[in-house]
Amino acid sequence: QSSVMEESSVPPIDPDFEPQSRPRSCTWPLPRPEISAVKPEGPEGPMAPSPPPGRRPPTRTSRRQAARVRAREVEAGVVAGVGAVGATPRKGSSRRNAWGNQSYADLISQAIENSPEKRLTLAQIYEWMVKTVPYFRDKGDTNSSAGWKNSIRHNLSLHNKFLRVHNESTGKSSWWMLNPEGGKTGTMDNSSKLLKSRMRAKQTKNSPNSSQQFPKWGVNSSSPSSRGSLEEADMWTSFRPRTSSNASTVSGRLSPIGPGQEDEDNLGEESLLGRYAAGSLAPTLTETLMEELDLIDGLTFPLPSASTLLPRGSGFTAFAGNKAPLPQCGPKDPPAFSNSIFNPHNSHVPSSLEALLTSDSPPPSDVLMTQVDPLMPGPGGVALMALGSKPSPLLVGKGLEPNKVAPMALQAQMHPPPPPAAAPAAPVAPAAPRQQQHLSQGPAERLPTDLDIDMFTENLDCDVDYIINSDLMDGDGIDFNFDPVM
DNA sequence: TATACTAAACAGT
DNA sequence: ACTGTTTAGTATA
Repeated sequence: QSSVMEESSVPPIDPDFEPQSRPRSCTWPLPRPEISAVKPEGPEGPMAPSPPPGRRPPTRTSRRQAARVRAREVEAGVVAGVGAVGATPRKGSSRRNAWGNQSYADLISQAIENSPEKRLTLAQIYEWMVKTVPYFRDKGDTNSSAGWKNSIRHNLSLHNKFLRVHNESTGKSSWWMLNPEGGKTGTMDNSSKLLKSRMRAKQTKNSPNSSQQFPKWGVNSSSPSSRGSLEEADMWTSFRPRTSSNASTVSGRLSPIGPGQEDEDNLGEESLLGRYAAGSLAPTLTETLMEELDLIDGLTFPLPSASTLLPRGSGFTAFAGNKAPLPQCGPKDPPAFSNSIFNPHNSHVPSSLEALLTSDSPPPSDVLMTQVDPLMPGPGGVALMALGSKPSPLLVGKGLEPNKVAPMALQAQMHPPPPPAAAPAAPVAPAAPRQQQHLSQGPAERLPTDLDIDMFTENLDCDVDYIINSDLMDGDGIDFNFDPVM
């Protein structure tokens, strides 16, 4: 049950609150003067459920229009004199909607912001509406709620500002969060839609199943609600690229949709979005990487959510506020993403990471950083090199706790050459019995992520050896600079 | 024209 | 039945 709401002990909303004017740093429960001055109009408010007989009645317009008119009338009558002051009276001084000037999106945002964890399930949002917004108070029952609930769902899906995060702990509906990036344009542009649908197509292909494939990325487990600090484990996200912002959009392919996604989409999007790194990899390698990418997709997300959950002040939000493409855009946006992380010019990153790492929500960071590596720019070879050397210092330098922070990839990197004994030639987990990904259960592709990376480095070793033994011996001035991390 | 509300078709759980 | 995603018609600023 939506315990979140109860615990939030957030006072009911001010029907007149004005989201638009709300400073980013402000917390939702804005001071609300007179709350119920707005008497919820009768059940037959603006949204009066007019007789909905047929499916798509010839003229639904008239109906709706009528309702809308009624709404305005009601508003005028009921609200007049009250909320007028509320906030940004759109135009006249009457409310735009029966409940005030807020749009559904505003209300939803407010609901989410108000929640302790900055995330709510659909049902919780409904609940919040009914509890908080006078107008909906008496519209909680199934009969009278169909309309506005439909609108809520519609808004959640439509706006970029809302992110859907898979919620495995409850096994129920997804979490809805606010897009740290703000959702810029608000609604999806064409490209976003395209990606989105593509992702959906993908999503339906492989059931996003698999519990705890991602060892908890504890989202600031201060949450009193549902997930204690224990169940966060099975949390993974499925982002939809609703951002329509430049890079984000493109990159925006957020939805990891769980393990074992097809690469098809990746490739497709790639061509669609334009080239990037992987394109230069050898076919086979590309495929492998692409699968990794899919996993990464799922892993990169936590960041944004973490940022959302972190105190506004924490440097982390810099990510959101900053132009830097959000992690959520992640996977599909390796270049940009990588840059935002490693680019020395991006002053936000270090502090952000620091903030993140020192916060309660570590997992995201490790995942983020390590997993991203393979996506590093450039030709496969270079990228691999990077994987083997560069990132490590960074990670280690940050004082990450292997056990806690880097369950997967990081570990793989920190214990590079798994004892031969432990790592047979076959794709068998090298050591720690970590949760393994159920990639596309395909016989050939069920490689655990970490293992993949292990193998990656192994392969790398081989290559190096080979190079040293052959090419290098030819003395052509090849310059290898490996960081002495190991 | 951009936003927003409403309705509804559909698909997946 | 509930969730989510889309499409479409309409209204309003």
